[in-house]
Amino acid sequence: MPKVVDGDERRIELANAAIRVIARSGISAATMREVAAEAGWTTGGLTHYFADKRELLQFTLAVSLERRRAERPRRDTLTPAEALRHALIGALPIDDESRRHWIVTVAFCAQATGDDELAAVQRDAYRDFRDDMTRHVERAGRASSATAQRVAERLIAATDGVALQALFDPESWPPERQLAMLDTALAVPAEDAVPAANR
Amino acid sequence: MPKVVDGDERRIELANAAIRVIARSGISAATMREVAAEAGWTTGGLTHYFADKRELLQFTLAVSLERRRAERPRRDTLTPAEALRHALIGALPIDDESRRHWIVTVAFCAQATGDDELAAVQRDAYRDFRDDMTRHVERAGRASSATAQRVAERLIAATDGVALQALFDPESWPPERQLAMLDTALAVPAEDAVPAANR
Amino acid sequence: MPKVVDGDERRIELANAAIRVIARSGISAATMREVAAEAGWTTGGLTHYFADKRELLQFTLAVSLERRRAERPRRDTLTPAEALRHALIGALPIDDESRRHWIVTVAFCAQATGDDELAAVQRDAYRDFRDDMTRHVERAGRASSATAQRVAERLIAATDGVALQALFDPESWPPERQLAMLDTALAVPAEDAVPAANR
Amino acid sequence: MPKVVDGDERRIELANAAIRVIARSGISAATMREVAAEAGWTTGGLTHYFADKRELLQFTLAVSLERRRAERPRRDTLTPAEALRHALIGALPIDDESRRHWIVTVAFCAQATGDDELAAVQRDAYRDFRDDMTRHVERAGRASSATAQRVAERLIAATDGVALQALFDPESWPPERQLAMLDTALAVPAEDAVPAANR
DNA sequence: TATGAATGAGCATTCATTCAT
DNA sequence: AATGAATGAATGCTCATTCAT
Repeated sequence: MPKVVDGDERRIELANAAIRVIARSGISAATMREVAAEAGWTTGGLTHYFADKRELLQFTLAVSLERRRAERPRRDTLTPAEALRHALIGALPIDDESRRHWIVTVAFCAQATGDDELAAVQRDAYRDFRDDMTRHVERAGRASSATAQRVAERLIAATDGVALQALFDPESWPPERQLAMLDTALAVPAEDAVPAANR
Repeated sequence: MPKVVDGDERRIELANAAIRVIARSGISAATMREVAAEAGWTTGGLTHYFADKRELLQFTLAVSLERRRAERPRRDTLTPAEALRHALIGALPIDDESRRHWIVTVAFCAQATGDDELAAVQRDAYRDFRDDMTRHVERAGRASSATAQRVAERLIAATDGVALQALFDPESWPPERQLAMLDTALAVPAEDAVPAANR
Repeated sequence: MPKVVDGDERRIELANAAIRVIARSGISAATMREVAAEAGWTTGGLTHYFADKRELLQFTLAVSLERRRAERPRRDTLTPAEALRHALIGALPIDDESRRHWIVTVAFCAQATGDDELAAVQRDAYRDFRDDMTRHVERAGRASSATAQRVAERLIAATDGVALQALFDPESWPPERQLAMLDTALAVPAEDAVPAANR
Repeated sequence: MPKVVDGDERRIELANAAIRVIARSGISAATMREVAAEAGWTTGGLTHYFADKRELLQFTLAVSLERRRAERPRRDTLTPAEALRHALIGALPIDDESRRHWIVTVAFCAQATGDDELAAVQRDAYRDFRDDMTRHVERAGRASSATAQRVAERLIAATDGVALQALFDPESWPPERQLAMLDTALAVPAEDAVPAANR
């Protein structure tokens, strides 16, 4: 009997190694050699789990995105308003884990230029995230179902915009400031409530 | 930031070729060969103007950033409110030029992971942009000098956040929607805004 | 030449898989993986029957040659002239089986360049074939024992020469043309042939 | 001014290196590294002249075939009968050069299994050779134009068949024996002259 | 100044082989 | 006996870089 290996587990293990390399040195440093070494493997070993580099990168992106999605159930026990805020906080680079996620996201966003398949995966993940946020907005009673998506998009924009600034200039954007900005965005009365004159 | 002086013209020409290549096929496709070919040159020719590839990329980033800065004087003839809005519009990927700028910006943001010098250039450019926006916010009377920077950051976040979503999902974000979101952000009254009558 | 004994059956099974792969895609495609897959095995399994790839190839050549030899007993019931003709026909690529044999033979002839052991096996097989043909020539009364080998070599040349042309240009050499050429070669009276009346 | 290099000359130089490697160690040994080393080059240098390995091999085959064709003009000054014999001698592995050509030919014949383009080139070269031989047969008055091709094919077969045996068993086939066999083949009266009863 | 030939390190990938199970 | 995971040395190829011209 050969050693029984859980293929998916190894794939995830390797994808995590790739994520660490990308977060540390950029996606151009994520060579097969480097990823294998990071995982404590030899190059040839990767081919058991990934046909080629593109497959490794694609799976790595999928793992990175899935890890974000996995946070969602944790919001089930929160109040709608708390859940909304928690979901937005998850999109801010306020700790190593979320910071790494953002670096990886930007890396793949850059990589997607000229790789339609990668771009499609990212677009779908964005839409899924947007729809989830829309749900939270609705549940929190911040907007009617008619305008919930627009409100969600506005909150995503406020959050992603802060995240991007924090990526460019981490020193200026300690976690507290990011959270403060998030709360400012949440403090803005829901669109539906804004007087018609101001729209 | 590079100054356009005699002799630098060739460097700018090459940097523009690099920008086109990056926007078209990603930064990994921006090889010396490809950039030289895009510019109608031979590889060897590059070495007269750039010591190595890093220098080419660094200069390319500088040119890309400078091109944005060059738009600022055009705002001098506008009213403060118009100037503010124009500055923010400039940060939205609503046409080929600004779209290309965003792709290049994200590409360099990814490249900056593991390249501190590149990261520093981007951070400084961000701060310069933020300060310029702060000035516009102040002039437009949207905030006191004490809170202007925070308001500027909020507007930048709203804009960059929309831009990022538009990059991930261009189909969902035609120019009109982006502009609508920008105007929504501008419609939100700043906490300590100067009364509308004074605007 | 391998003897088919119990336990060798697996080796022959694998060699036949190798023959199919070589005939289909060339000897460079005959990797351990590919041969194992063709036989419905796993790579590791090969090592129980072949120490390494060279051994597999060497055995494959032996099997290929042995399969030709195995046709000889079928000629025992024929008249000497028929047996001679049958032996020569066996060397023409006129059906899938013989065509495959030629492709494999040429593949190993190419492989033998730089592999003396392989070359020796092929040389011995050639000599064995030549001697068998010489016997047929003698029995058919086409030459005295003194000149039989030379006649056999001439007939082998005529046949192999047609076979090679048929390999280069199958369209120009349908089975009928090959057989016609063979019969032309057989129609040439040997210098010292026994009179036709005695055949 | 860069060093002016005759591209075709270099390509031929490299193809000759490839021919030497193939003749010495087989086509599987004709790696880019090995061919480059044989030519006294580095690997990267090959890419200036050949897009990839297939192009190198294809060009190498073309050079090998062309070298044979280049011998034809030398037959212009010979009598038709001498020219015919000379053309056939050219197809026998009686010296290092022609021996090398045969090894390379067989190598490419093996390589052509699974490479239709290579196979097509070889088929065309064969047809060209056959047509040239047909012309020689006609001029030598050995057959009417109606049967010349068949006679040429018979002579090619006799020659190639000897060549193949000489490749399998060089010791048994010194140049003298090969030439003797060729003359035996030429001694056979032309097909047109063979009595109808023997056909 | 400008060329493009030439270099050689590095890349993704393939492969024969080994070995714990 | 048989598996297939794992190895690491090739391989074809790309690339930044150098340099004679």
